[in-house]
Amino acid sequence: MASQPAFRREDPDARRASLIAACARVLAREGAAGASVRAIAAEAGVSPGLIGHYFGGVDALVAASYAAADARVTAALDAAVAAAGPEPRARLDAYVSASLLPPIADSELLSTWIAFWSLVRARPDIAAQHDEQYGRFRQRLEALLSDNGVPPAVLRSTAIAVTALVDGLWLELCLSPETFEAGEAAAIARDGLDALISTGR
Amino acid sequence: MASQPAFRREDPDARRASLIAACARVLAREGAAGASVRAIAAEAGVSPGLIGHYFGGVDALVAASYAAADARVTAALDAAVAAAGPEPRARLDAYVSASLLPPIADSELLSTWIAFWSLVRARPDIAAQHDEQYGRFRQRLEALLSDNGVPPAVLRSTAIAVTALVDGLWLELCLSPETFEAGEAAAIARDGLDALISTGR
DNA sequence: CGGCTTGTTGAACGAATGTATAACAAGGGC
DNA sequence: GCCCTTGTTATACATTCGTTCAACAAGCCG
Repeated sequence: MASQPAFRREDPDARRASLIAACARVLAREGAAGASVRAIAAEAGVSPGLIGHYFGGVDALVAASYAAADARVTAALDAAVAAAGPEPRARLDAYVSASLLPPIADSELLSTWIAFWSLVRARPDIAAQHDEQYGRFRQRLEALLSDNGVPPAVLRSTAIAVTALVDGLWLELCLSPETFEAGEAAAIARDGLDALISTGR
Repeated sequence: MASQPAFRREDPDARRASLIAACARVLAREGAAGASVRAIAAEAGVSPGLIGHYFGGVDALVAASYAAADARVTAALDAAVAAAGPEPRARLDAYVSASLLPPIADSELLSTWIAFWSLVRARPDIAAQHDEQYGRFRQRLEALLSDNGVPPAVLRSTAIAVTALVDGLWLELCLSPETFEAGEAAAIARDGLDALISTGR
């Protein structure tokens, strides 16, 4: 009886994605403290050495998990905007509302975010990654705001304010889902957006 | 020649406070990953066993550090409000502005916050502590908003929105102080507050 | 001044960590 | 069908971790 293969040779990119997914699962289940090389490798059904092979360390793997999660968030937001049709205000509303609904307002996603944040202060390269991704998020929002008639003079500050509002709601919603439900958060965000963009008139 | 005492016997509360301060310093310098029992004890100039003696574990010490930091924040906010005089709008402005100025908008403070957040998901008791402190923060804001004529029907949602705005600005300001300066953040918060509380009219 | 309480130490323990490396085997190329 | 590349494993190693505990001494009380 032929013994089944001891392991499978995976495509490097697929393997990387698998490790990133396992890292996110461990972070969600045990928090940043439990995200050791061994725990993630076990979660992925893989030898501990592989993480060092592909990423060199847990920090880089967490950063990659954050980047992957950010890409998924961006894709979800773009899809929501695209589904909203051509009307500028509907597109902006969709962008903001989608940020506070699944799969973005996901308590497990927060674990990845927090693990990443905990690296920002000590690691300049990770701080740079954060700044870049935050900048892209705000830039996308600035375009949507501009389409809604927000004048260029207050475009930056309005985008910062709306981003802060959405981020603050998202954070609290993920930290304690019992405090208020997703629908209420989305409603508050919509009303808040209403108020913030009508200031310049 | 009399050898100087090997150690000093401290008042339990003073010792606890000293350990909490050392914990905050280590968190600020090395992040949540470097906050080990030994590192904190060395920072406090104390034997590792003392942390177990007083707190039982690092988690409880982090939670105590968070509670202590929250108490300092609350005191600073109350002082800012008291210094603003009797005018309701001035008091509200002071409350919001102070949240985005030193010593509250402190990059080192964020380290304690993040370390605490990273425990919320895995530990129900710490989640409860978070909910309670967040609730007190919002309740204080609701009182100030009520004094400014915000009708009871939208008091809760307005407080949530303003809290989210301030939290989001505070978080981003601490995460990357280079992105925008504290003065700009305070100005955005003031304008945003303006917009959010004039919605109900 | 002597005894007693207890805050504090320092070392010791096993468990868990990250990293490095030699051996292995899967799967494609010749 | 064999070889060769390299993805993968498993082990070994030195650290570092949290916890425990017996011994110590600082300072109060009588």
